Amino acid sequence: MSTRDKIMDVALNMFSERGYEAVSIRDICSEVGIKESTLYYHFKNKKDILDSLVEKFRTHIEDLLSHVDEITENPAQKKGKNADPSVQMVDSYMIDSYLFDPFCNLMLRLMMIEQFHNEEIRELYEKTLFTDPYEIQMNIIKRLASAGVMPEEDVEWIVRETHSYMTMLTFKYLLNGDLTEKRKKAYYKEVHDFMARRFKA
Amino acid sequence: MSTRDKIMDVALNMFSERGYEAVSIRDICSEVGIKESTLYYHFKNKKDILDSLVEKFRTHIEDLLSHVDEITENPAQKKGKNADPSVQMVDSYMIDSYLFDPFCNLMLRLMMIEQFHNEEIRELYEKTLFTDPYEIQMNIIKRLASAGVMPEEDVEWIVRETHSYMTMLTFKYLLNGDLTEKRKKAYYKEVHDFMARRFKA
Amino acid sequence: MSTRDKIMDVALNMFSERGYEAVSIRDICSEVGIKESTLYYHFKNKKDILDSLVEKFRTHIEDLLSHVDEITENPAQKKGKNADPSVQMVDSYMIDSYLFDPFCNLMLRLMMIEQFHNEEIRELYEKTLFTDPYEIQMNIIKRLASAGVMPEEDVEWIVRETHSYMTMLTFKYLLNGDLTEKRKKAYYKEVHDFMARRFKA
Amino acid sequence: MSTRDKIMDVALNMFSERGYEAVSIRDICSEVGIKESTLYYHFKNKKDILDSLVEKFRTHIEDLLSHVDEITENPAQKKGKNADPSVQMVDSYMIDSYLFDPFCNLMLRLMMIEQFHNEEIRELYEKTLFTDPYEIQMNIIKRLASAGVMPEEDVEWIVRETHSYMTMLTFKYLLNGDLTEKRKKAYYKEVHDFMARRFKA
DNA sequence: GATGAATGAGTGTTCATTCAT
DNA sequence: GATGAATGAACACTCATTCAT
Repeated sequence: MSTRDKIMDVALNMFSERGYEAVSIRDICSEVGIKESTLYYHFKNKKDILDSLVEKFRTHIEDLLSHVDEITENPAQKKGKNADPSVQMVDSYMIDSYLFDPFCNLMLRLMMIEQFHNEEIRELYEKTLFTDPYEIQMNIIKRLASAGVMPEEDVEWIVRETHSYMTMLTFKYLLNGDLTEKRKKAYYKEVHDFMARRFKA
Repeated sequence: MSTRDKIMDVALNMFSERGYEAVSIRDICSEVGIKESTLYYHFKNKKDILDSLVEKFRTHIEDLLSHVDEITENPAQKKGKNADPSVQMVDSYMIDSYLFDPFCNLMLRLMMIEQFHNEEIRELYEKTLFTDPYEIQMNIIKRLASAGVMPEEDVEWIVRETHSYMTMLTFKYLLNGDLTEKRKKAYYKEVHDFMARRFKA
Repeated sequence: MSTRDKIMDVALNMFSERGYEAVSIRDICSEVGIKESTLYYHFKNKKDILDSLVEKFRTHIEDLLSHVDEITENPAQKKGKNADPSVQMVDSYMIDSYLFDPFCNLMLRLMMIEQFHNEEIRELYEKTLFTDPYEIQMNIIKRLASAGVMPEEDVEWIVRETHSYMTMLTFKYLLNGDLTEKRKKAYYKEVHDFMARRFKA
Repeated sequence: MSTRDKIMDVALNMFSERGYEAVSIRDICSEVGIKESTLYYHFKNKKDILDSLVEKFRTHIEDLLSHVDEITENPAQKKGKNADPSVQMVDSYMIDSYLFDPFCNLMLRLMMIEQFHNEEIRELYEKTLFTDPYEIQMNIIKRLASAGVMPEEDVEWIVRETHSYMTMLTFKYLLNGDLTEKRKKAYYKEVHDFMARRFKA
């Protein structure tokens, strides 16, 4: 990993735990193993590290968002397991590549902390945790409905319920304390219980 | 308001926006209108301000929790409007005296920020936002069920759905950006839409 | 002397020798014998020290300028030595209380250094070394002329010659290297030689 | 222009405005358009830039000083306009090739700033602005006197007056703020007024 | 109850310089 | 000739805290 990448990695870990302001350049550098002056060769100032992280996250989620379409397109054509709405729903959350992904998870924590005094981050936070997921679910369920797998009239409330349940679980298990295997498993279990009840019954 | 109270008030406002570490004694004192040395007459050190806030919050919610029982006891005996399960549910959330209450709302924000590196606060955060509300709902709905207002077998999932919906709304509207009248209204609307659908239909 | 005054004193000595930018807060504090943080109790930042010096100088020269009038008023009424135009001219320069005065002399040096990149200081520098002295001489010589001690028609050129000579001497002896007794004496001698030739012959 | 020359040029411009210490290698390099490490290919260290500038200036004024003799030799043999003492005096100051010359003017400013804490520069400053010009005038006027254009007995005071007037004008117009066309013109006018009065009347 | 004055440790950042490429 | 990457020392300034008054 390049020095620049190492700095961003260490900075994100620290920022997401203690907040941007509470982490000092000295903290980052001593963890990375460089002198403070070296950091300023790679970043113009402390804010630039944060901005670079946000920028990287933006690019990253744009990538993910373009992938989610591939997953959820043409549900009717899919055979077997994938046709199962509950499986599609779970897949659409990209749990492993998004919520469990260390970079994304830490960015969510960082945004959770910083959103209260940084409007740019607040908007990204709202979009990432509320707006985008809701929209994605809406698309999927509409497709499932038009494919006849689901009754058309319930679409809105199904989306709302699913979205609220998944959101609550994210805050409860994935954005609360360290992201341990235990918490991941508890999250997974609750997701599957919910999906089983909601889409199979 | 006493100087001590003013300090706690100002500190909470600042801590909940920028985080404990990012706020300096200077910031607090210049806002309160006292010299830094004066603060140390009222508080042992910076940490003591935070601890006092947490302590005040603990006492405050214990108070609220004891009240909630009065609200939710003996639903069957109540007449008219209060017997409506949806009204009882909404009441039980103590929206005005808890989620909308400036002190409580700011404390929730502060805990949201600090929970990632302070286990004591994390536990209080989890209890306050996830464990306690779930339990309260469970009690209420069980009472409603045993009073025959609701079928016994659905109790668990009704609680889960309600709790997840209310939790999501709290994060989306009340712990996101400033607590404006606009956000409060949007929150209220969504709460009533949900209750209407869930308990009246 | 108060800590604040000591800081200003030391700062002026250093600024006037090495220039504002080249002097560090550390330099000043170690000479004064205080910690850097203490300096910031007395001054809001480094620039504030410079501004305070400039302000003090402004007040100081306004004081001096009001005194010069007393010296030069009503030359005709004065008897004996003071009626001698050359003595009046020399007096009017307030050599001991201005050019030789440590505070003023160091301020002139400081302004000489800083004028090239600080328009506020440049204006004060121009006023102090060129505009004001010229005007003062003009007033005195006009009074001497109207008192009949001097022919009216030569007034302008007498002022110009005197002013240019005195200015040159100031730069040559008083704003060049350390202000040693040797340089002061050389300056004095040249002043008196000039006055003797100009006003006695 | 070679990179080395560009560096010296930029450095002189910056040094003469803000002082040697206040200008950073970074400042110079970013203006020149090279990386800091590149500068060290051309100069041993920061001090070396200053030394090179001083050395270049020394060579330059030696050149000028040898030229001045050609201008002022054998005044009696010259015919027409050049025989006019006032014209010779003005010429001898080499206004365009020295005082108005960008390199020399900026070097004088730099020396004015640095002389207070650098004895080598102080000596050069004194020689350049006081000693040499006085000597040159003395030579010229002595020649004019021995050629019978001027009475022998006044020589010393004519030189002193001329030198002081020209010196004062230099500080007032050419070493004060930016060297604008306006200031150049004001300087020129005053020079000619003085010469007209001193040597033509 | 409150403050003026001080401090040691720490903040983010810039400095001139080096050296392998 | 020029650069990318690094560094130790210094920079101006802020931190939480103390203590005599």
